[in-house]
Order: sequence, then C-alpha cells, then structure tokens
Amino acid sequence: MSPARVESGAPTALLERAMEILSCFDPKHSALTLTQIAELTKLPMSTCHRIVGTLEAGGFLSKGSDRKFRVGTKLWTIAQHAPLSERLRESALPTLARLYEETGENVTLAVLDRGQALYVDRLVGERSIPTISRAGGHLPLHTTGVGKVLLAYQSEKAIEQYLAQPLPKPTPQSITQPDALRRDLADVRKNGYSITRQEMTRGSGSI
Amino acid sequence: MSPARVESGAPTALLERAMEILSCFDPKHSALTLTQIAELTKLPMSTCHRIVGTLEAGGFLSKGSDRKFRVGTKLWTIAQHAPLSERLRESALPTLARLYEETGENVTLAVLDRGQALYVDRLVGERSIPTISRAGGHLPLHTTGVGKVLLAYQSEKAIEQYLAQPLPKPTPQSITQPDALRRDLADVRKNGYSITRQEMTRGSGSI
DNA sequence: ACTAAAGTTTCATGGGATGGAAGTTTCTGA
DNA sequence: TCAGAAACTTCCATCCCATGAAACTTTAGT
Repeated sequence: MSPARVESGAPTALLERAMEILSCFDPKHSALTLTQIAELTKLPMSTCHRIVGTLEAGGFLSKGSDRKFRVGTKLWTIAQHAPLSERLRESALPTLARLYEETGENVTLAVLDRGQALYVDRLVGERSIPTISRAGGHLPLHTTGVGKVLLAYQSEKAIEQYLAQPLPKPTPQSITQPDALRRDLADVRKNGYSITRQEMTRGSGSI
Repeated sequence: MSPARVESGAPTALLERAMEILSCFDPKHSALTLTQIAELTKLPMSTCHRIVGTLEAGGFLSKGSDRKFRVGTKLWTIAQHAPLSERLRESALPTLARLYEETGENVTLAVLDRGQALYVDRLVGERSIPTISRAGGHLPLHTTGVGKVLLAYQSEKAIEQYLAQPLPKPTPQSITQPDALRRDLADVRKNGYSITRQEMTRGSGSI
C-alpha cells in the first residue's frame, strides 16, 4: 500500500471505487475518456483501467468509437426497475400528460431525495422557456416550486433542520431568510400548490 | 478459495458479484430481501450481506422498512445520463407524444441492444389493451412490430446471422420460418413500417 | 413464550487487487 | 511523412482486503 493511500482518506474498497467511477457521469459529463475518469477520481491509470474494463464487460459502461465511455444499457435497464421509474412513471405520467396538454407549460415531477429535489421527469412545452432542470438532476428545495411543495409537507422538525443550514442563493430573487420561507411554506400548505415568480409548477409528492 | 468456488464457474471478482447482485433486479423482482438475493446469486449470505451493504451505503440500493432492497436513487440518477435517456427521450418523446395523441393507441420506442429489442419508453393508451412490453424490457426481434423494423434495417449479414439461430415461438401465430420472416422484412423495408396481427406499432430506430 | 428463519458480526487465511513501470497504440503538428 | 507526445494497455511482485464458516442477534410466526 502506497503512503499516499494511507494518508488520504481515499476509499480503499474496490466497490466504492467502482461506484465513484460511475458517479462521474453527471449532466456535465455524459461521455468520458479513461484519462478523464482517472483525473476525476484521482485513481491510478492502471487501476482505473481495470475497473472500467470490468464495468464495460458487465454492460454497465460502454465504450464508443470515439474512445469515450458512456453509461451502458445494462445499468439503464436495471434503473428502470427502481421504485422511481416503476411507480411514479406508470401511475403519474398520464396525470402529468393531461396537465401538460391543458396548460401547454412545462410540467415537472420531483421527489425528495436526501434533502434535495430530485427531478424524476418533465415535459417541456414547445412554447415555453427552457429551464435548467432535467431528469435525474438535483436542485435545492427552497428555490423551486416543486421543492417548496415537497418541503412544505415534511415534518415540523425536518423543516427546521433544513432551514437551520446555510441556504444557497443562486439568484437575487431567491428567498433565503428562514422567516420568509416559513411564511411561503404556510401558503403552500393552504393552497395546495406553489407559485414562484417565473413559472408555475406543480409537484406531486409521495411518501 | 473454497473447493466449491473453484469447481463452479462462478465469478471470483468482487465487482462482478456486485454487478450480478444488481442484475437481480428485473421486472419480476423489483424488491428483494437479502436472502432472496443470496439465493438468486448463489452467494454465501455473509458475502452477500457485505456487498449489498456497500451498495446501499453508496446509494445504489436502498433498504425499505419491509427489509426489502430496491434500486437506489443514485443508480437511477446515473442512468439518466445514459445516451439512451439523454438523446432519445429529449428528442424523440415529442414525436411519440404526437403519434399517441393522433392515434390513441400504444406507442413504443425501442432500440437494438445485443440482438434483442430493448424498450426505451412507451405511452399506454387508456383505451388500448395492455401489452407485456415495459420500459427496460428485452424482447425478441422477430415477434414484435418494432423488433421487425429494427431487424429489417440491419446489414444483410446481421440478418442472416439472426435467422440462423433457433427462434423462440411464444405464440402459435409467431413467424419462425426464416423464409417467411425474410419476406416479412422485405415488406417492412418497402413500407417503412410493420404490421402484426394484433396491433400496430411504429419504432424509430437510430444508429 | 417458544421456535425457526432472517439478518448481522467475527476472524484467520490466502487469493485477488494494487500501481509503478514498461510496452503499445493513437493523436498531433511540422 | 514522420517524430514526439499523449493516451491507452499489459505486466508482475507485493501485500491488503475480501472471503465464508460459524457464532450470535433480531425478527416473524404459532
């Protein structure tokens, strides 16, 4: 074991490294070369090469003719059996579709995941302004319509815990004062939906 | 290494075992207990427990209150960045939606994956008969409308190779004679779409 | 309460993972 | 076209960590 490994708190387990490699694939990196992966994970090239090779053999990654790796069909297939896909999509999509047809606006569906809003799906209106949200993306709870709905129906304790941490402020209009947010959330509970300055979205939250 | 491990052709690598565990989650098994996973993979309980624990810690699996494991949000998130999701969904969905609105019938979107039709998405008509296809599912090429379209536009060599293998015959109406299929495929190429006895589906295949 | 089944922890052992280095292929620019 | 560099792949001696049987704890069923 090299000194560097011992000093750093780097994961020593093979599996964690593999998961770290897979996690490199995010909205900004949908295709990566081996070298890029090695840089992002700070793993030695040879180690990285071996793990990536195994993942490719298993269909979890696939190498394109451009020598770049992408998420493989096997991984995608497995993900289709996640509760997210199974339950929400099959049951909620028709409802969303109707909403979309009636309004012509963007419709987003999100769930609560580790203190952030995880976008499950969205229908983009052709006449609407494109938004930054995309399927599989995480965004803070207090700056989005769906996020506020999800937050509003959490337990009192969970809300306070969320408000206690420092809240990012991506735009000048973002509400970051705890008091103002509390008032906002009360409105959401009363109305059953949330209105933000720029667009209206409705989120269906489940347990 | 135990004698049993050496005798069987079981995967010895940790990573392969982990992928095998994840692969247990299919349409018939969207929620599994630890014991079930151990049975399916034929791994020792303790080994299985450790790997599953690591996968859960990484968010690749999640344990419900019913002690059953399901595919985690992390894995789902990564899968959203697969070329399948990125490209097809965003660009092809609007087209599918229009088709669906006009016909009111089921619309399925599939791609070629390892000699089978992989269903990427489908819109289920409320008035239509439910079908067995579901997102993430694999079905043979010669018994489905989309499958035949995909097969028809493969290279001559690939088609012959496909016809050379034994073709499953799930229903009495299935066409399994190579000659009959060849004629069928020629029709598809001429018409640009495929008609089967029970339903009409159109598949958009890409490179 | 009792019992069986499911899940969890422990630990000595050796086999598979490790990563530096050398070798090979692919890209780049003159 | 051809060096030279960068990206990728293979090799292999060393040793860490995965292994799985067994013991233990928790949960579900009667």
